[in-house]
Amino acid sequence: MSHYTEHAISILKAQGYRITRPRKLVLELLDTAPTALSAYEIKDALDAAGEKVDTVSVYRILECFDQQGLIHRVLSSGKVKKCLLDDESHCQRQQTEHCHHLLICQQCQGIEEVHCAGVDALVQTLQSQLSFQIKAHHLEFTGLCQRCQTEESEGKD
Amino acid sequence: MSHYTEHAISILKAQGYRITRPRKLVLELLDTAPTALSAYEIKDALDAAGEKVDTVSVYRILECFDQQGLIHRVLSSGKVKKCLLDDESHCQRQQTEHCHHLLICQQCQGIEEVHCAGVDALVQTLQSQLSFQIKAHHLEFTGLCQRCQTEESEGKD
DNA sequence: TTCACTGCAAACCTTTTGCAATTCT
DNA sequence: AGAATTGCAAAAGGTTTGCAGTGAA
Repeated sequence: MSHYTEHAISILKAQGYRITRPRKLVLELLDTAPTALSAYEIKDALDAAGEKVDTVSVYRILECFDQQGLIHRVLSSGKVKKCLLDDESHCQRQQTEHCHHLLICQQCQGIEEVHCAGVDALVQTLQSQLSFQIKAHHLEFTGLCQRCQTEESEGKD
Repeated sequence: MSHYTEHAISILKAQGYRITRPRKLVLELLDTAPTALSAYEIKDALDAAGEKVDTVSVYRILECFDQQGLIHRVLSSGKVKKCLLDDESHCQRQQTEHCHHLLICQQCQGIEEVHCAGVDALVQTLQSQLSFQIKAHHLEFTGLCQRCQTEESEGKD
């Protein structure tokens, strides 16, 4: 069992959630998914793997995972991706603000998570200039991942 | 007719679009709307004003406006808001990147647009550290607008 | 007059709700 | 055993598609 799945399970247990078969299946799928997935895509992927999980359950499971900070929700698509769980800082981040800086490849839909240091300073500066009280921010970059850049410059077919 | 509506119409005309009654109605509604609106909300608002416009048409109109950079799409809700049309820079912005920094009040759902200077520098710095090629970014802040802050500290009912 | 655009009907996809059956602990 | 969770059925909500009719240029 991967670190992600293992850690997610320990968080769920600590919060009093039950570790059910569908929850484990979704965790394992999210762990290996290279891109973000919608509830439907998760259902289909599990079906394809011969595992029957109802779509409604997927929705409810994702809601639970979201609340526990185990997944990201990509704003631009509504799909979800596993959140890199950083043992020490996970709980604090969850309380103040979830890590929300995503690189989304417009070609292959792959998603990388970045911890972009300057953002906090930027938010503070901006906050000092505004009467609006900032509580959270969401930052998403779209563009081309390394692989798709090289493919674009090579394969002109 | 407001500056926004006027300017939007001139852009549409320049692109060869027809200035129809439904398009004008949607423009005028967006111009005065204090918050972002969904296609359904636009339809309902027009109905309430005694103007019949089909929901399907609203969808198609918004798609057109979006392509022409006349509106913002709020990622976190999918709703749309008029984009401040800045005469000189509108065309360039549209080509490179649309202004996408929004302050969203979680209480009243009001939306303000900010031109947050530091972001461009931040993006450049980030770009220099990544192999990912950034083409656009979306930045949304959630929190409390000035009005809702004071209401929260006063009215404890 | 002509073609873009709208309105209507219907289909489609996504998400939510209620309740009985299941299954973790 | 007991409560949380799932699966099923059904409804509700949002968005898209095709086509005939309308109206802006």
